[in-house]
Amino acid sequence: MESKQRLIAKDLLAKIKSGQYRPGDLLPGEVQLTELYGTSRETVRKALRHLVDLGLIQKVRGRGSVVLNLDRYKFPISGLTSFKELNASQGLNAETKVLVLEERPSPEYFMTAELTSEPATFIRRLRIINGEPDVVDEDFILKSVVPEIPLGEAANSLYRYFEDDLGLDISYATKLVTFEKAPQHVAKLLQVASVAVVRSMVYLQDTRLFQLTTSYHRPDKFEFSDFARRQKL
Amino acid sequence: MESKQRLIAKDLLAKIKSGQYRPGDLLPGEVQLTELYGTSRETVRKALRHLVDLGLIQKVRGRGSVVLNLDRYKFPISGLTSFKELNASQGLNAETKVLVLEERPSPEYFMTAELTSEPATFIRRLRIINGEPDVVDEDFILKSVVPEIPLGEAANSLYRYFEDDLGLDISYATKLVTFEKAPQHVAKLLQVASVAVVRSMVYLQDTRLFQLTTSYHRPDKFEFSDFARRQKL
DNA sequence: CAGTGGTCTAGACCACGCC
DNA sequence: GCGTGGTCTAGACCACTGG
Repeated sequence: MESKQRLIAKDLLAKIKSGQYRPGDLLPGEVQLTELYGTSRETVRKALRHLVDLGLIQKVRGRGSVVLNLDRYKFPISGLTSFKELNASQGLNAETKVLVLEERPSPEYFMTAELTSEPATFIRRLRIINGEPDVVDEDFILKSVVPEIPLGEAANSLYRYFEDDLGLDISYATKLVTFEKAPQHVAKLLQVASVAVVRSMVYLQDTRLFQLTTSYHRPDKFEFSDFARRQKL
Repeated sequence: MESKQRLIAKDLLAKIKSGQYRPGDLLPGEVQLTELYGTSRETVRKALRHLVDLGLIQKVRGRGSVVLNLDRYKFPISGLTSFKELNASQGLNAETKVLVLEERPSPEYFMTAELTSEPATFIRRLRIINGEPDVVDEDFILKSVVPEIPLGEAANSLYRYFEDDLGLDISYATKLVTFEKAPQHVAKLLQVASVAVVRSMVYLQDTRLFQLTTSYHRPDKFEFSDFARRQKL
């Protein structure tokens, strides 16, 4: 069951993507959208709220909802998108090699105060883009959430597997970007001495931690983009 | 005039910060909050929405609103916070040196398609943390928005000046993090060959672009942290 | 001034988690 | 079953922008 607010948001998104509404344009007013979709105004507003969250529009009092520039973002808006999705949206010629897939307890160094090591599936993957090794991903998927991972899925998009096949509701993540000397095995794979490192902790909708990732990137190819709204309270 | 939803959000935020509600705890139910604050439920929900946006709570259907871990973030949640605010929240011993403050057109390389060079105030500042030069900030503040910047304010927090004194409504930004060879003058100031670079475009609530920043960081000290929610539509 | 978005209300029904 | 959050409604008044 899709909610009305989601349907409206999707429809507007499609119209923005198709160029029916272009950057700088104003969307129809909220009252007008109300008539267009046959819903109450609060429902329309919730739909628009989704687009605001996506960084697609900006609401201006007394003027309207302004469509923002899309093409600024080569990379995903706030990086919770998976590697496969990235390729699709960027049209890169990419390949994934699974180097390791085994049972291994999650590392201590990832853990904060109350978290301790837990049984997990460890996956090391090499991402090859346009024929060049660019990224090494090391994932720990907690067994308490996903007991088993088929090898075939690891070569594909893990997120697709988790969400579509297992019905997991991946909800939020914390990320930390740093620049470090490459560990030996990474240095060998990527042929560089230093790497950009992205460490993530990914959580489900019910607040369960389920994935710990360390992602090593060739620094000369690395880009991390972010869309941020100023939080005032 | 503070809206009810903002007051409620602030109050809950204070209670979370003070430890009255701790990570893992559930906030009172929405109906209960309704009675507590004497408002309708939708208003309570809007307040909670703000806390969700901040990454402070996670709502779980059938269970309640769970308070999330705060202390994961040494750096601000989604980096639209200014340097001075950072210090305050992290208790660092920091100092700012204004190296340059002059009129200078905004650079071309920052511009996308329809944007061209515009008159701006250029500010170069050196950030010294615990006695060590760590960051070089280069800002272009568009004159169309802020015609003049007092030298004294540049040494302070520009954001405080813009928001409190000028009443500007800073709303959102796009950021791009990369690792690069340091430009000569930066290499000299920070005494390193490579730097972490954060480029930002900052916009006002009415969608006017007003600030372009390039921020060079010592790579060994650099950390960029992000809280991201998975965007499903 | 008319039109825009921002806030708020007092209901209602539904979907889900937990006991 | 009960309590939770998710969705939705049909009004209302306010604050701001624009011409």
